[in-house]
Amino acid sequence: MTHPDTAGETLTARQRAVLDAVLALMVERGGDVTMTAVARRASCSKESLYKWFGDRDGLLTATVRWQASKVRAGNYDRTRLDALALRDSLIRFAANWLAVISSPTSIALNRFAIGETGARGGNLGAIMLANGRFAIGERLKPVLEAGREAGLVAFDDTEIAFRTFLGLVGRDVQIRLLLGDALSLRAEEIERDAARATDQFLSLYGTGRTAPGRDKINA
Amino acid sequence: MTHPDTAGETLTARQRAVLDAVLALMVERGGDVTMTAVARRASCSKESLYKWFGDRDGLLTATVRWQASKVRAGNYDRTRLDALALRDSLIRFAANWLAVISSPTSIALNRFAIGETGARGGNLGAIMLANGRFAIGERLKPVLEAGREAGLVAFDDTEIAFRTFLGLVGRDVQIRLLLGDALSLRAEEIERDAARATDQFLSLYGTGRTAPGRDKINA
DNA sequence: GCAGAACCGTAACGTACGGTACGGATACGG
DNA sequence: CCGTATCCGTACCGTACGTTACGGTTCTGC
Repeated sequence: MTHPDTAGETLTARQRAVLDAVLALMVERGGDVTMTAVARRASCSKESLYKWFGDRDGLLTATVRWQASKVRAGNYDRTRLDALALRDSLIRFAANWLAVISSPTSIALNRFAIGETGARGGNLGAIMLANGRFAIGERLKPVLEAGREAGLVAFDDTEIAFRTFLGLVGRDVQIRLLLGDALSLRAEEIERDAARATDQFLSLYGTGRTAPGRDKINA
Repeated sequence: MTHPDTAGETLTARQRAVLDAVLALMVERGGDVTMTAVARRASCSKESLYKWFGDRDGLLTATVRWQASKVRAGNYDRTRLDALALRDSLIRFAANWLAVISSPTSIALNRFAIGETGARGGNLGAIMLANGRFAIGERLKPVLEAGREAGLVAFDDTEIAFRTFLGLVGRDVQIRLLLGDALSLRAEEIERDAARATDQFLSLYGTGRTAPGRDKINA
């Protein structure tokens, strides 16, 4: 039984602090998030947790929503779209996304949602998808389509082109991190991977002068 | 405390049947795998479970190893490597891998390993990585390198080329399935995606006549 | 046929945790 | 200063599950 409205955006500062405590516990102690531990960590009583969030499921759902509301980055503007601006937008998007999915918070939250999806028919996975994978699609696809209208890239299906870009950027990073691989992405590696993936994407879908030389897509 | 040796390959038929029961439970009931449920499903006593596998962790580890030992598919031969044979090997590899990662057993097992990686410092994730991601790397990379020696593809770093191929094939499929997205991959879609990803890869890394036309990489 | 081992089914135990109840403390309106 | 509301800390309850123990049954070697 989920609490009626608490998962939305009307959260007091105290409640937001509680959700941050849940996130911290997820990161440092894994899925071992018990109500007692949350109460102790947030210095609040269990009674308050139940009053504010209904039950454990409501607390976790609110936590996922809370984190999702914090990640919303700005849109990528589509004005002055020449080849360089498109490439820059794609690189910035890719670097930002790589930074997000390799952050400890994202890893812990995805692990939690996946484990809960397996254990019960929970909706945490759907929330993660809606605020992660699908939300970024709605933000990037307009950029791709603007690029197509400007004659810089060519594709029939925006969704397919977007998924190809996601694959080139993410590769096997996420699954390896989720399974505990010590794959450390430093800022400079993220920047390099973002540029490589973008140039590979433009090599596949770009028209004429947007496609980079072969040397830029290898390493 | 893990049992000394039971996780290896010296398993009786009875024990293998028990592990298959665990797999079946994981698939149909998610991570809700309790010792009582396993005992009932496998028609054995809990005492036997503890004698054979030590404790719950040993049982789960043995299950992961058991499934891994069943997935080993044949190698892709590197003889008679012309452009068509290389493309065919890559497509067959990609289709097989897509079929594996979208199978209910793989999804359930990865969910379980990821959840356990989050909850404790368990080694299930490492086992999955060693038998999944890294094992297929060791099987496909020789094919890529043979293609390079035959002058069909060009790259500096085999690992980077391999990861690019993985990204083009898998895209966001695995994370979406793990999070519960109802992304159904029928055999014909798998075949089409495998061909598309292979042609995209050859377009990026191929030399001369191996690179397909633009129309083959779009949709 | 028999002793002993292996095993099944089930009962029992201890613990961990979700959820609830309650006493005491603090803040606030009147 | 008093009544009320909110909240903290903690004790408590019921249940689920990992683990152990035990009686009864089947299998195996001699």
